Amino acid sequence: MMIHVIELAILGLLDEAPLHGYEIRRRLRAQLGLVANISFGSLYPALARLERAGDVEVIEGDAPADPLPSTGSLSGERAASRSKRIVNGRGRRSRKVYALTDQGRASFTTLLTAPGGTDDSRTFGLRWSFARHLAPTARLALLERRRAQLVQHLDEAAPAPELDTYAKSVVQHAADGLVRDIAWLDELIAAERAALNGSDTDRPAGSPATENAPA
Amino acid sequence: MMIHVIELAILGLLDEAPLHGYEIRRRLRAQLGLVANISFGSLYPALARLERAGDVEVIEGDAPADPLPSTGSLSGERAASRSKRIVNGRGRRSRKVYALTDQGRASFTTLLTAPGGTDDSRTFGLRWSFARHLAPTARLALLERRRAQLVQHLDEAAPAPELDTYAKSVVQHAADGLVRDIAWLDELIAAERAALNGSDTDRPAGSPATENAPA
DNA sequence: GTCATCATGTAAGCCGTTACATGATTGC
DNA sequence: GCAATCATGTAACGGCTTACATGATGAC
Repeated sequence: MMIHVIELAILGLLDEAPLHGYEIRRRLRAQLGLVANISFGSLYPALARLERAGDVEVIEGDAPADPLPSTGSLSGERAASRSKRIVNGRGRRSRKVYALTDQGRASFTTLLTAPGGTDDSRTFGLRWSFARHLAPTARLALLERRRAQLVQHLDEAAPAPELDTYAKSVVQHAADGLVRDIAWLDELIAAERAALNGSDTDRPAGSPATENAPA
Repeated sequence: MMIHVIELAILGLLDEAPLHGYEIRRRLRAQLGLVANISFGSLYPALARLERAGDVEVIEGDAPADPLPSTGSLSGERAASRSKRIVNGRGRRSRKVYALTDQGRASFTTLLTAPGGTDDSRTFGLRWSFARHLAPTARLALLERRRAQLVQHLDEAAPAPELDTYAKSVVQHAADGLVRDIAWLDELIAAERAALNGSDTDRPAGSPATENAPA
């Protein structure tokens, strides 16, 4: 049930196309480098967890060196497997290509919407990156939840009593950052609301599921 | 040798006045709430570590049940210490007031200047909060080190290829944040340089250790 | 007499990292 | 043959949080 930012990222990427671990990391770094940056030590165990949980499955990966080579001619098999591999255009080491299962797609949506405990900036950033998978109302709910958090965070910061110049500058800068984040969220909220209203009058006819209310 | 953000914070606070654990946390939350926010589960073990290392010492706290009560009349001492406590105006539970040792003061300066591995935003924020304890050149070095890091971080972020609106907005916002942080550092650097130049002509005479070059 | 607050501490656990171990393939 | 890159995984540890255990004291 844990939130596991990593798993959210993995499911999100796999929702577009099946990928192997190495490539998942590559894309995360290339595309969301400023938002999410994970290491192999987290990635592979996470993939294993997701597979055990039934959220993803291995759909490809050219025979990973049979652990039980029946009887004889070990070196023969070895030689054969080494001579030619070329599986996916280029033959690297046997790679395990993972794909989302139907359950995984469901889990992803759940994770994305879920009230899931800690809603820190990393989690939010990742969630918002995948916001296109959410219903418009769910998007708005997410934004407003985050906004409320930041506002509270800002309120809790006392106006700094007797700090020296240096400490004050740090606190002030942090506060400015919060204000800026809130302003950003306000923009996003406005845009989402506009889109919602626009589609109310403008929309052709095809929106089957309007999802539940944003509280 | 570990960096231990917490220990830096503790040493920094104790450098101003001796305090007990509870109060250390209270001040950190009140003053640097946006920068540092630690829990008791981290604080007390950290204090214990620092005491073992000889960086801090207990200077007050009404007889915490002598581990070696010489010989007799144990219950007598106990009763005496329980009957009336009132130590610091208000008598709460026996509190252990910690103070920096000379070694602790040295450790603090080391931690503050040290190239110490991870220089994330939290560490930097805390260091800068205590920047008044640094020599002007060390302050400049700290700022420029941090700036270089942020610039590198920003460079590593590719201009985002084929992301959708939502993902792009997150990445862009993160990048904007970086740019803003760099601009902030630039202000601080300018201010420090101005102060340095000013004091070059203006300074009385008393700066014994000019520290090493900022490279 | 019991509740809130002040005060100190321990234990368990989470989430992530670095470092290590292994191995295939390509290019020099 | 050797290094670099691609690829997967394990082990150890680090830092921090939550939850728990304990206890004093003042206020109601």
